[in-house]
Amino acid sequence: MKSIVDEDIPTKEECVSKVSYISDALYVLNGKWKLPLIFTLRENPRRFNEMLKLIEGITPKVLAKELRDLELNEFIVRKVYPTTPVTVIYETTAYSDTLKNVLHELGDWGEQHREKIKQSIRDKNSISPI
Amino acid sequence: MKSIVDEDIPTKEECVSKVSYISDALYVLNGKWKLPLIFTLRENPRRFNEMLKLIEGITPKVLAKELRDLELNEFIVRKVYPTTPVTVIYETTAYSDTLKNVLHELGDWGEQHREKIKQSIRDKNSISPI
DNA sequence: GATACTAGTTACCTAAAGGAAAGCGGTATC
DNA sequence: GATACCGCTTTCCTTTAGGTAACTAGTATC
Repeated sequence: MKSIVDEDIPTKEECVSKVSYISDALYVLNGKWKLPLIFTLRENPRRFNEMLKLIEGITPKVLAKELRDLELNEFIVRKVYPTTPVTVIYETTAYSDTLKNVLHELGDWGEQHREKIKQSIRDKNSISPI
Repeated sequence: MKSIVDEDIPTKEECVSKVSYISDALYVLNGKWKLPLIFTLRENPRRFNEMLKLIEGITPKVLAKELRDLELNEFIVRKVYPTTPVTVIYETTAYSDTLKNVLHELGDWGEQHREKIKQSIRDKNSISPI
């Protein structure tokens, strides 16, 4: 009694579990900074003060907390080099590489979204009030 | 003086702008509920109380606020049918379809992440304290 | 008149996110 | 001794997210 079409339509249970996978992902990746930090460190391992300058708007307190969280969740490692003054380099783990596609899709979407917003601002302005 | 390798390495400016695209995306998609709601409504348009039951843990206040935000950002439309009692159906717009890949990648990642967490709990338990 | 269904709203509260500004311990340099 | 750099921490504060519980208006049914 099962048609071919039925096979392609996810069951209610499948949808609910897919939603919970998305929720699981959001639970560890939540907030304003985690994905931008992972993206940045995947490009290049960085020192603390280097990131403070590079990541627009982040403060030392917030950066320290986010890096701690990311280390706990095994997205990054903290490497201390006994130079003077001490050098601490943060770099991503192999587990961060599993986020490659997510980061890529999110970046692409953000780019086109910014274009859409810009366009809608232009549209608003062209309807000039008399 | 530019080598072939240089061409493949994104410039610092390119990275900074990609980071800001990701931040732009997070700005509209932030929080615990927006992506799960978009995913759910993309599967099937739903009524308010229907979603209250379907989306685990959401309360009417939070649901109403999230739906308002999503409507403002043109991810969903709110359709009112003059039945008795009134029926309000929320459905996604074509713009939500642009999130298809993001949702897919995030769902996949969340699924394997849950597996990883489960595994690490199993690993912890197998190191049994005497 | 009581109850139930619709789609929410209202008031109150807690916890977490996030920001501003200053400070700290260590070392090195002027 | 003063200043500077590094990698943070501390304190204080505001904002936002999110949750609890009760309640509302409109209509219909028992």
